Amino acid sequence: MPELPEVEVILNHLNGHVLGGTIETFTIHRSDIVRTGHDLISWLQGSTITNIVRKGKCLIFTCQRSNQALYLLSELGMTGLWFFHRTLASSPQHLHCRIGLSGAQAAELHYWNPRRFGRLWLFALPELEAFMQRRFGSDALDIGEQPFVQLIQSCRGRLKPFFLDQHRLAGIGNIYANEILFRARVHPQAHGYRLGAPSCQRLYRIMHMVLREAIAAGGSSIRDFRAPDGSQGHFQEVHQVYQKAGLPCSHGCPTLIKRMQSERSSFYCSACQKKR
DNA sequence: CGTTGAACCTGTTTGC
DNA sequence: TGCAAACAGGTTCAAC
Repeated sequence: MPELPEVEVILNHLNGHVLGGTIETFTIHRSDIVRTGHDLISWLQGSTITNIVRKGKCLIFTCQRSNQALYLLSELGMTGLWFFHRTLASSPQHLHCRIGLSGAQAAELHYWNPRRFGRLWLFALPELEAFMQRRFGSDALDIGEQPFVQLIQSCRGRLKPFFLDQHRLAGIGNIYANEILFRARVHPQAHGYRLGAPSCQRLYRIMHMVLREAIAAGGSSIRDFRAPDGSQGHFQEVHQVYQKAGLPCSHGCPTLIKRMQSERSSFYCSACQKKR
């Protein structure tokens, strides 16, 4: 679910409402929602959230107490969200964690996740760094044009799986991979190493444009994405291919958008998107 | 190395 | 109407 733009939208809300707050209580309603660091929960209570960052689709809270810090990492998976009030969640039985706060605009923060593909992790710095290094490549918004071009040209497989692989480029998921490839007019099964530098640069510019526009629109509320205050995103209103199978291609050609079952449902225009 | 499919979960939509 | 199958924003692992 939440891909880079949605997580960035969540981050913006958290920065305005929980940054600087002190964790008074940290309550887990389902113990398996915390993957590692159960023994750190008591330390966390009384610590202050001094920084929140996004890396790929993850959020990392720095929790500080005197001059020591621990890190709370949230993975949202397909259906995870953070809410400022429990009443904003559509199903109360899937509220798995509650953080009671003081000294911040929000008095509480709830982790909601029906399918539980995402988890929470509590780390000291070395474990956090090892985790990040093991799991993530460069963030899709941070990477520069030259490193991106090199990454694409070193990709021997198809571009769709490349964009979904967080180890190579972190943040893009199925919605944005489809939208970026369509707008760049590159076929999901095109091979990265066969693209010339101009195509790679175009892909880079379009990737950043799509991600920035999606963030500005509040993300894509396809199913149940909501920001922490319950507000919806609007980028789904300008999706051009995702879930548009059978509809005319929006580039103005007479072709209908196709859907390919493999590689997590690829939506594309067989006329506009070329394999090379 | 790249690709495919299954597994982990619950809820909603689709089709017979 | 009712039930079963298919499908959904993600990630990991095994097998080929």
